[in-house]
Amino acid sequence: MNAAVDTRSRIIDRANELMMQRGFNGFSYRDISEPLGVKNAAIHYHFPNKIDLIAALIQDNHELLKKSTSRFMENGGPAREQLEGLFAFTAGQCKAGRPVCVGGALAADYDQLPDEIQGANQRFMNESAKWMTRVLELGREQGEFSFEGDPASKARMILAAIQGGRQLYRIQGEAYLQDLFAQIRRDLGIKS
Amino acid sequence: MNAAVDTRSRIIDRANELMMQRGFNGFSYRDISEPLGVKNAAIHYHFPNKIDLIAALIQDNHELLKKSTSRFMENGGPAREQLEGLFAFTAGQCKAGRPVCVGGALAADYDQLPDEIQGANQRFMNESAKWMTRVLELGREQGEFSFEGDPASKARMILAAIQGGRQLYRIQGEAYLQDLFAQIRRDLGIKS
DNA sequence: GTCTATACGCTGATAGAC
DNA sequence: GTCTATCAGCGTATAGAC
Repeated sequence: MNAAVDTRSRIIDRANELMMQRGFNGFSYRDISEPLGVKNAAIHYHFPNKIDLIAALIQDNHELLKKSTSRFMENGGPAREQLEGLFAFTAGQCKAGRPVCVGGALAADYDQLPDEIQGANQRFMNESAKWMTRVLELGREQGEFSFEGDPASKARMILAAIQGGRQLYRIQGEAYLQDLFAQIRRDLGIKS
Repeated sequence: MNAAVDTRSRIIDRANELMMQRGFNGFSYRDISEPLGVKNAAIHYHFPNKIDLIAALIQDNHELLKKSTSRFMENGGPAREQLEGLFAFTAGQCKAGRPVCVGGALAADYDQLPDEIQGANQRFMNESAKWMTRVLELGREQGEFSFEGDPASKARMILAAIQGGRQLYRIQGEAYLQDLFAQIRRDLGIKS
């Protein structure tokens, strides 16, 4: 069973990477099985079809997000630190060859996907927005951030920019991303 | 020859639509030929392979952008009006079933594409950024906009947000997009 | 310019042995 | 759990008739 669990998670990892690099239609079972040294059938054993694989992958991402934000949600650390954490995470993902996030990678194929996946994706987005909103509220209360308008609205704006930034990273490169982060800081009244 | 020109441009139009909806790997020749009432071979006649088709499509987009911004570049109309024009254009594209722009649609497949296409795409992006920067500079000079930092940096931020917004439109819907525009206005010190 | 006919690799998927 | 063997279907692309 140990070997199986390992294979399963390695499949998800590789699929995750491919998904973010190329999108739903941009990779095949071969792209997963070959580098892992297993056969296509092994993938089908763990995930009957491609949709199942993607669903598991989203679930995985969702849990990662939950885990990495729960500490803050509970303890309420410094907002600035949280924001920088998101920037670092994003830059790290890009450099690791994951220039788009799950939502972005799925966006192009969104209406071809079954309802369950659309729903999971939506929940993922909503939770991200909720988290970001909370960070902004806290930052404002603590006097770390200053900005115009509703925190929720501002949160969506920042997430959209990061979403776009991740996409443009591949075309424009690392400097573009850092410049984007700098501008977000400036828009939040952070002196750097 | 008239019929040919017509078929050619109809192919580009349809391909453009599909490209933005589903990305490079998300559509096939059949998706183009069938609704147009022609055969796959007709497409191959006008564009020897898929890359040629995409190249033509980017060229087309590039020229559309040039045409729609040149008036402003020359005459220098009100910046606010230009910004609203971009918002309206974006919303219109989304509603017409084109939730992502060429660059975004290509982003997922970017490093699989030949250099010529990567280059064309890059030029497209750069020209957009140049235009947006010009709008912001003018708006600031005219006292219509107020914001922190370098206009070029702010321009990239706004374009990234719109890029992300177009992508998220499909998941979040029209209201999300309008909310994003409102926040951009707010960040530019526009009272509405 | 557009068609018919055809090639052929790759894709996701299944059945059954081990 | 993972393998081998095999499948039908779709994908892009080409050749040659009209």
